[in-house]
Amino acid sequence: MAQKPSIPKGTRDFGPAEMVKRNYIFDTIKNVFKTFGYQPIETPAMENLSTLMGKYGEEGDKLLFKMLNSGDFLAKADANLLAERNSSKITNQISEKGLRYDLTVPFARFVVQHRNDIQFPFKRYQIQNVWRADKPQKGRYREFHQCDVDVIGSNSLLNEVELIQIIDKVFEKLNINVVVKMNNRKILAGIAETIGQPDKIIDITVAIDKLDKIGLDKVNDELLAKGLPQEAVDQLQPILNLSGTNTKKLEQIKEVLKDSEVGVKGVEEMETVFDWLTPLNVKTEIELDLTLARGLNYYTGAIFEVKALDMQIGSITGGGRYDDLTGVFGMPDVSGVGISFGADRIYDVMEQLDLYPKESSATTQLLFVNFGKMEQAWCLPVLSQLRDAGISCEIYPQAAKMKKQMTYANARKIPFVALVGENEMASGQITLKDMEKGEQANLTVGELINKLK
RNA sequence: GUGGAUGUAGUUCAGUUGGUUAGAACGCUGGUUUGUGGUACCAGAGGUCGCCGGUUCGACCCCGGUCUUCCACCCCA
Repeated sequence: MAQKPSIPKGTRDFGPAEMVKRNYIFDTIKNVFKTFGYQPIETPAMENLSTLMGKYGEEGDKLLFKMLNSGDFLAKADANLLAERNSSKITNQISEKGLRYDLTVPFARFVVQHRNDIQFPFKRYQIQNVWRADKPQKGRYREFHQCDVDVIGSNSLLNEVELIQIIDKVFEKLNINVVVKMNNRKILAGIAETIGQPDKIIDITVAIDKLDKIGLDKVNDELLAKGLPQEAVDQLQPILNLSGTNTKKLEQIKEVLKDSEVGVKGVEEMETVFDWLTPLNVKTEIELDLTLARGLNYYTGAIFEVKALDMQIGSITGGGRYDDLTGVFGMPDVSGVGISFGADRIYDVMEQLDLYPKESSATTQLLFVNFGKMEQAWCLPVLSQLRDAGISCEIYPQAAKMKKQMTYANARKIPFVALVGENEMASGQITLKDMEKGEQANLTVGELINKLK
């Protein structure tokens, strides 16, 4: 019995029409990366779980796709743990590999492993797919592509500025209206410190991250529920109510955080970034958003998030600075900063907003109708000549009915069809039909090449 | 992971208070036109009504489970 074919939840096939659009996105992003001097690398789809685990927080660990060990994996597992049926405890005994969750952690691993071959600061880009065992929704897939750019081995804030320029350039080219939201983990740490709750930084950031979604009252409720004392929540209020320009906000927050060393450092970093950015004529709106937190555990400085202005979807790009990601792999004190463009969400935005440039999705410019063996033999050398001239062309592989061949050309959106039968072979003049206009002309091979080139 | 919805031809959707042959449009195939597509006309193919089980004389319809897709939460690209 034939089974109905299907693919796993949250994964997708891409047909030719989709690939044309996806490649357009990848190429655009890649070209921008190159103009800023970044170099490509690739890493394996699977990593050792020890590389991946613990880097993304508790939530992240749960979302890792883990691969069963090869062979008789149960034989090596602890019998008592098996009897307990405790999945989380047994996991590391039966699985030691997993699919990568992002490109940043594998990159850190790559840097440590190849440190002797790398010229620092190392600017690399990496465009590959990643996997998350998330529950799929619109704009959320289990397999998706990230386009990462990172600089590692430099703590200059110029890198942050450069990343913003890259964001600006990419979305300008893709014609998507976006806002870049920025914050700094040091400011968040300073806030937690200032209100006397440095240990609660995670709870605080997670709660205030929801400010624009659930409102001030509910954020306060959540903070209290997480065990923050009322007075700490009260102290937080002026921070949550900040408004005005980025400069204004920074001035105010600087005053509030003046007793916190990290806090002041964070504010100064942001001031520098905005300062350097000012003369650069970046068109994208940059907004200091003190409620931006981002979950990934490894961020320590600036954090970025890019939202599309004309469509409701999660962030389409995100990233930040990580001061010690390589430290866990035995290479301390190497700071990096990077961002990741979410190609699949960018695709969704462009699809919904119909932002693709009007370019022909045809892969073939010219189709030769196949009239039979003789005509076919006559055409093949012509096809070779055309291809040498850089014209993409094909001949219908069998002498099917003319209608069928024309229908094929039409469906493939092939703009020109060449007809070569008895008359054409005798005269050496090929009948060329313009499929859009419906006009026909008789041309020599030379004329044909000139017309289509 | 929690909660809610969804699933009928290739596609978008009708439909049946549970009753025998399940419909439309578009698409597809063939013909009108064996050297001319996108228009028109004619004909035709295509569905075990997501899957498994239960209730029933009888289930596409009711019930349970399961999977898919979608929505909210969570988190994030």
